[in-house]
Amino acid sequence: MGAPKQKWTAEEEAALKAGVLKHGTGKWRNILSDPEFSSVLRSRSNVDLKDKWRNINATAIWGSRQKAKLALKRNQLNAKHDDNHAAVITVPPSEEVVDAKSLAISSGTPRATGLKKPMSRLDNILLEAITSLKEPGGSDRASIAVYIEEKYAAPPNLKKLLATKLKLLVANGTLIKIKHKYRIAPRSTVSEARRSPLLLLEGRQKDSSKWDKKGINILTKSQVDAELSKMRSMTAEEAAAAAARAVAEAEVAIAEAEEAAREAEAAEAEAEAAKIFAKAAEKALKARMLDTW
DNA sequence: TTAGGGTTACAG
DNA sequence: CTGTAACCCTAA
Repeated sequence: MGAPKQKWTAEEEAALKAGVLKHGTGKWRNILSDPEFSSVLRSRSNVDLKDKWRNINATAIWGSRQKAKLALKRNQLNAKHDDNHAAVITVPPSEEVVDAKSLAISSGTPRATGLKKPMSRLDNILLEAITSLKEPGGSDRASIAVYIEEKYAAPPNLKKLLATKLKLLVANGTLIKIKHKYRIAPRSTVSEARRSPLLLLEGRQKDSSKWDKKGINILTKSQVDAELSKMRSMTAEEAAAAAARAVAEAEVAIAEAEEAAREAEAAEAEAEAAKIFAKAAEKALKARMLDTW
């Protein structure tokens, strides 16, 4: 592991993660302009931020860039040298390249837009299950699982997959969760869809994944305070909207991270930052409510 | 200004 | 010597 010149501190790294989480991937000028982030990242340029973010995502995955690139170079060199005796090599490197690329895409830029809807196969099956079951108050996980198991070939990890998917769909407002039961979200009421992530966040305190392995929480505390102070200067409506939006985004990020955790542990950092920010948002929202109401 | 390729400095 | 992280250069 590495050797630095001007090594990034945990503070700077945390600030970068929080900045990307809030402003989106690639808004480095914006992140740097943010009053609170700029204090920590004062000595870093936008290019530095970009490079650091690249390094974080790259090394978190399968040694992405240089390895893939070096692999390619090696392949080409080998091919040039060996071209007569073909069939020997050239197999493993292509796999490496493909892996790196797909993973890079999966954890690349989609954070900025906030709402994205690929609507995978499982999503459709899930919605079909709920609608077909027609249970009055919605269906719980077990019923949905049973329905899917009976009607489709059930993968062994269906349960876990289902839980993740449900959480994701609730987070982005497709589903509404009420008392362990899931129902299709009515398109008319936006407020309910916006409230559900908050409720979900309230009820979720298990959190099996890793807590701070590094000094992330230490420095992010300052980030939390910063967000809090920033939100106090907002109006109640602004704070509530910002908090709800932040929590929803964080919820999606967390769900995505958990979903991706099986194959790549890359999104962990984002999930960590998302959790921090969600906490800050929730805290700010509550504080605001207590102050004003 | 940003995304990438490329280079340099340093740890293992 | 090799791999990695910070740094540099340049096209879009």
